[in-house]
Amino acid sequence: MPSATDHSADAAAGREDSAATPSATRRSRRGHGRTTLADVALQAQVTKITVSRFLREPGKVAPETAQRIRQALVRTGYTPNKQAGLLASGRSGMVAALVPNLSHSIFGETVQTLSEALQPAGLELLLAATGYSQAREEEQLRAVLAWAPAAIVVTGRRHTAGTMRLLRAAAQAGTPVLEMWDHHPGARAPFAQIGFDHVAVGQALAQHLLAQGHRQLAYLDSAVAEDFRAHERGAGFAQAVRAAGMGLQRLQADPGDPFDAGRAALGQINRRRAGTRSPARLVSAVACANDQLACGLMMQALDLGLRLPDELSVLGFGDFPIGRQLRPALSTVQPPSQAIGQATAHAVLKALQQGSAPISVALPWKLIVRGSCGCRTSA
Amino acid sequence: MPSATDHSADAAAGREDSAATPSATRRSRRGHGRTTLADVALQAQVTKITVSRFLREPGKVAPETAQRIRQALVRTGYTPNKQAGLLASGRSGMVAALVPNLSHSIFGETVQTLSEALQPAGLELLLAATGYSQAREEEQLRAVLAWAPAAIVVTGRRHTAGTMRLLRAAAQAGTPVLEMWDHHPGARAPFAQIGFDHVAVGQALAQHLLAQGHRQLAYLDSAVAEDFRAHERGAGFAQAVRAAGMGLQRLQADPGDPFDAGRAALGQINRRRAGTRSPARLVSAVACANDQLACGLMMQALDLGLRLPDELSVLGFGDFPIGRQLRPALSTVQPPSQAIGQATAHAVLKALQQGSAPISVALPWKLIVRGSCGCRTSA
DNA sequence: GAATTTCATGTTAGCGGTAACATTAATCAG
DNA sequence: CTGATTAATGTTACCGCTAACATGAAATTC
Repeated sequence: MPSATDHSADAAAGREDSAATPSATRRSRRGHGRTTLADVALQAQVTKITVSRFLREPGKVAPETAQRIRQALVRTGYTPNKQAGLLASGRSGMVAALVPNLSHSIFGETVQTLSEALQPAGLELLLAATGYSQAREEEQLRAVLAWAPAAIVVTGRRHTAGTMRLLRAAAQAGTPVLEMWDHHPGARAPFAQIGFDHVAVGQALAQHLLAQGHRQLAYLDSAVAEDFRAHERGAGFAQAVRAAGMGLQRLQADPGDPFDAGRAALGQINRRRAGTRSPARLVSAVACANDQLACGLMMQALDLGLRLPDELSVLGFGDFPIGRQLRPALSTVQPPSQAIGQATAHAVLKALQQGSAPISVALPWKLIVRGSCGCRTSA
Repeated sequence: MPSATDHSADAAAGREDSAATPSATRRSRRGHGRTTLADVALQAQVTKITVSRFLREPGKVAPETAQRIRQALVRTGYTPNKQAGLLASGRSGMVAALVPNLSHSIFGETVQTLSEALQPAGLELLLAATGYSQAREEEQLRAVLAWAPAAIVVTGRRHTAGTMRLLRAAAQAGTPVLEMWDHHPGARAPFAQIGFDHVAVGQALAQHLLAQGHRQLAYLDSAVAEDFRAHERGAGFAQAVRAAGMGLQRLQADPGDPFDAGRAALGQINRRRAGTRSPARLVSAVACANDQLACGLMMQALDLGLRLPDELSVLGFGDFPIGRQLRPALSTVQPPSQAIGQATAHAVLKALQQGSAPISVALPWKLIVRGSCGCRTSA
């Protein structure tokens, strides 16, 4: 046991000028044995602040001193304590991010990119999953605020009143608040928005299908009640279909495995005639809230012997890897998952440097046309 | 602007007995405007410690005082500062977890479960992705140690020497260190292990196939060089096959999209004869390092018109949702992803309560036999 | 060569909380 | 009614680190 745990409170071993030490009568009740700056300082025969300086601005200490400190650091195996450092400096070192979930979802990529882009700036990502629940989001936000995050990133722009209150208070106190994955062009937003317009995506999907001659369309919505972005895409889709005077069937996925839900949904399509007033035509194209639903639906269709896309066109959302593997391959929307993470990190850093006004960034998504949708051929 | 930002440094408004305040001459250079315990205390006409006590042990303050404090908390909109609290109490409030990655992987579920199981205990999860790189793992560990985590969770048991040194130092300093997703039965491990034996999984896969009469087998390994667990499964598989005197072909997936890699791998199988000395038989069964490879391989096989499982049996690993959707459905191994998260959380809490010796938990995995593998029928 | 600036390091006072002990009033045993 | 508990709150001294200011020596200026 060399000097690693040599945590001698004050005793200025090796130095004589210890006027400041109140000597003896000290209750050494706290401290957990980890080496601290004081230990390093003792070894290097300087004071704490010099070591602290060396760590933050190495150029500001004399070369010989630096050398001694460097040795002392190695010998003691010092690990800084961010908790203490950040408390003292008033900074925070953390960015809080609230996302619906991580496993098997598009958010994983965004989070990973965000985390990686934040790290060079010395910012850690404090992650919390809301499970697509606004109530849980508020809870998690409360918990996360206790870390005094340097910035707060939430997913989407629909929150409970309590969440909004907290966010607004944070923003007023100077903490940047960013909403990602969504971008509402109209209303001037209270916070920065980094994402894209999901209504527009829905419209684009509908328009693509309408242009191909489809006249009876369906939207298969997510089973998750609070997946607002999926609902918005559905709303955009419906609007465009109605504007074109075509028939629309709106479907709701079953809860549970979305692949299974997609399979199950096929049974709903075509069975019911869509649009009461329109002639009794069958749905020839479905847009789905996500690729998993779309894949499930396609696989069921293929299993039943339907010819795709002739008898049914399918569109997804998310550009999950599996979509490319189906035959025909799934046409889908590629959201800027990574770009969102990147842009959010950028916006966070910018906002922290110069308290700029909420920046809004609309990022481009892409409609990827593969084999699963095509011109209507069947009546 | 009511009292939320009413951050009057000391001025004992409403009280006269302020003997402790050094009055005036105070440089209010620091502080970031957030309300602190002192603000609440002032409002409630008590001292900081009483408020602090109320927050931690509400039973220990008098009912009327509690009432006043409660009001003051609401009025000021107080949010505690964990940084400060934890520093003062010497606890940490964080558990660090290092995982290979999050997006589209089995670790997402483990992480989510772990996080949820830790929260009731007031522990936040500090997450870092290593990207399946040992070097990066060491970096991330260093960064994460600066938060003085209450416990450290790493994935797997293969680490760089530097990582091991850091982990051992942490363990010696009393910080529980846990390795998850792996469990090596033989050697007594330096740290707690919570997972399962991947070699055994490989053996079981081989044995299952051998029992079905397959005599030429292949293992399609992951393209990720540092996915040690996949390699171990391969080693177990190989061992069992050789022990049975049957032929083995070992394949390496191409880097990039694992579905594509799986498709590409099919071309390698059957083309080469496996095992130089064995009679020139063709491979009739493949075990894959993960479900994605397996699905890719299966889809390619189906596209080429092979009859599965008659002409080729396929096994995966991971039990990804997509596997159930293929026809035939993919036989695979269901790893205890969530159980690992749960058990790890449990072990962390237990170790924190009573500094118990490293607990090792071997969790059960399950071979899920679906349609993609069957008795050998072709020569 | 005295005054000024720069450089390197030190001193003091916190950041916002909490542990440990101290104090005071109220309750209790005998 | 007195001494011993108990209950409720307060005081002091930190946790480990850094901001701001202070100091003293060397380098620079005029």
